[in-house]
Amino acid sequence: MRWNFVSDRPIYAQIVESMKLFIAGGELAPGGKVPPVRDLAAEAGVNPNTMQRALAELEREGLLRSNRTSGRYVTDDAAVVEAVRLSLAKAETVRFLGAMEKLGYGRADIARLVENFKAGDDKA
Amino acid sequence: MRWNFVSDRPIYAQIVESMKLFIAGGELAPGGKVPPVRDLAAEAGVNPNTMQRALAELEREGLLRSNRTSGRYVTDDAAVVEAVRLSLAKAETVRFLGAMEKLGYGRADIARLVENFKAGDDKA
Amino acid sequence: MRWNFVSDRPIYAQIVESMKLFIAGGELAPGGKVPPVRDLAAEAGVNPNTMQRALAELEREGLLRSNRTSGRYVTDDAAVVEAVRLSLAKAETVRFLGAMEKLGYGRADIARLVENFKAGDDKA
Amino acid sequence: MRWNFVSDRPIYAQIVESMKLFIAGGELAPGGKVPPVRDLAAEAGVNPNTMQRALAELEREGLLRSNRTSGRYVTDDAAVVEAVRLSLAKAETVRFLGAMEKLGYGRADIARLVENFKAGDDKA
DNA sequence: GTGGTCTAGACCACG
DNA sequence: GTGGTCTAGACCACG
Repeated sequence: MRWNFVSDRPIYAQIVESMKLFIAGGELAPGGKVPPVRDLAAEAGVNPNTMQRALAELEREGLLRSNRTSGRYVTDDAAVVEAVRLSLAKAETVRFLGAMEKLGYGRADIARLVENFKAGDDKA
Repeated sequence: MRWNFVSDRPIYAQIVESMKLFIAGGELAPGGKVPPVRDLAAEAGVNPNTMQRALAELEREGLLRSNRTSGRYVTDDAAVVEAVRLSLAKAETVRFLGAMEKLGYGRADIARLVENFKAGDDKA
Repeated sequence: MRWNFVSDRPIYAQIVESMKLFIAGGELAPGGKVPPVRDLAAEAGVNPNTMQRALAELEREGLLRSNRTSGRYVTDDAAVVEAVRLSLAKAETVRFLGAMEKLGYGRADIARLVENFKAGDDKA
Repeated sequence: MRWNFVSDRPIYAQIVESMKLFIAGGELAPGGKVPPVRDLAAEAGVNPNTMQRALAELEREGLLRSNRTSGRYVTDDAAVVEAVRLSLAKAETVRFLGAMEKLGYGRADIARLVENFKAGDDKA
């Protein structure tokens, strides 16, 4: 799991967003064990409390469960995971199309651009 | 100009972002006059100080100029505007493709999805 | 507002419960201003973060709103307040009757007991 | 014996409370044998250590006795059991009346409500 | 060891 | 001034 934070949004909110991508994308498998809070915090370079807050939010949303002593687990409800996947994909698409259209790109332009976007370009 | 703010990012940062889209997309024409701070603030529903701070940031980045006497103007340097346009488009595309790929969508899937995305879908 | 905490439940959870009673009972009027976090924390004798956490939870549940700079307010949606009032009353009644019946009291006994319970007894 | 635990209080404290209700309500008869710790733990779905801790607390309070050889027994001192029964009933009543009065219910309202509360209502 | 709570204290955005 | 975030560090329940 890779963590990249921007400075103008709360870190815990960015963690929530990233974790949703990890779960919806299957990088954290349904029913699978989530690393301990302290480990995740160290990996992400944040305070354990901050990580804890993000995970608590994900629990509230039903994406994680915690067993007080044995650790945290990804929900094993595939329908929930799939719903999140679709919802994230839709949100990303709406956002992207909205911005691109404001910038003067039409649907066909965008589709072409997307298809031809080189992996190497991903770094800027 | 439409303003939609989320609560988890500084408002001035969101204004900067929106204004860049307005300028790069031509909604604020190169060399054109920018409405007075007070008007923009009223329109966006924010404190004039907050709007002022955002405009100052845009000046620092060379997208706006201010004339002590006659107000603020969008830069008339078309190259600057175009550079911003391309940079925003690229940033949006990188972000979008990165997220979608994490969610399991391939390039072809995405291109198809983009082309067929109905305007009506934008609201859910 | 009086604050009495027991040691075997999280303080923030007890604050949430108390605040619900204050709001549902009208001690905090609908639409009314909530004292600043720091004041409430001092009054309750807890850390501001703990009070903040409780208030955030009440916001999530729609009982409070916060205006970043002007403070926090009780919801002015009377229906929400009334729903909470009824829900709390029902929960308390279910809990009470369940315990009393386990202790061997019948409905009529309980009703009599409730009606004759002296205010002075409230202190033990 | 039915066990229902909430997650925001220590389990051992909830066991102590439940056992008191069982004893005061006669579900565990005075002088009667208490099932082995392992059985109780299995029934309640908790770790034997946790159950053990709760039972030790009840011994300290004089509600249980243990015989090294023959196991644990409920106290056969009827006065002790009766005192607990009255104390629990009073505590529940004080709590209930306090909450209901905060919610705007008068004594007569409450008595009526208690008498007419249908068993079926217990589930919502 | 693991999740969870709490405090003390610093700092930020906005007005 | 007001809400909000974050860190460092301590302590607790349960296993």
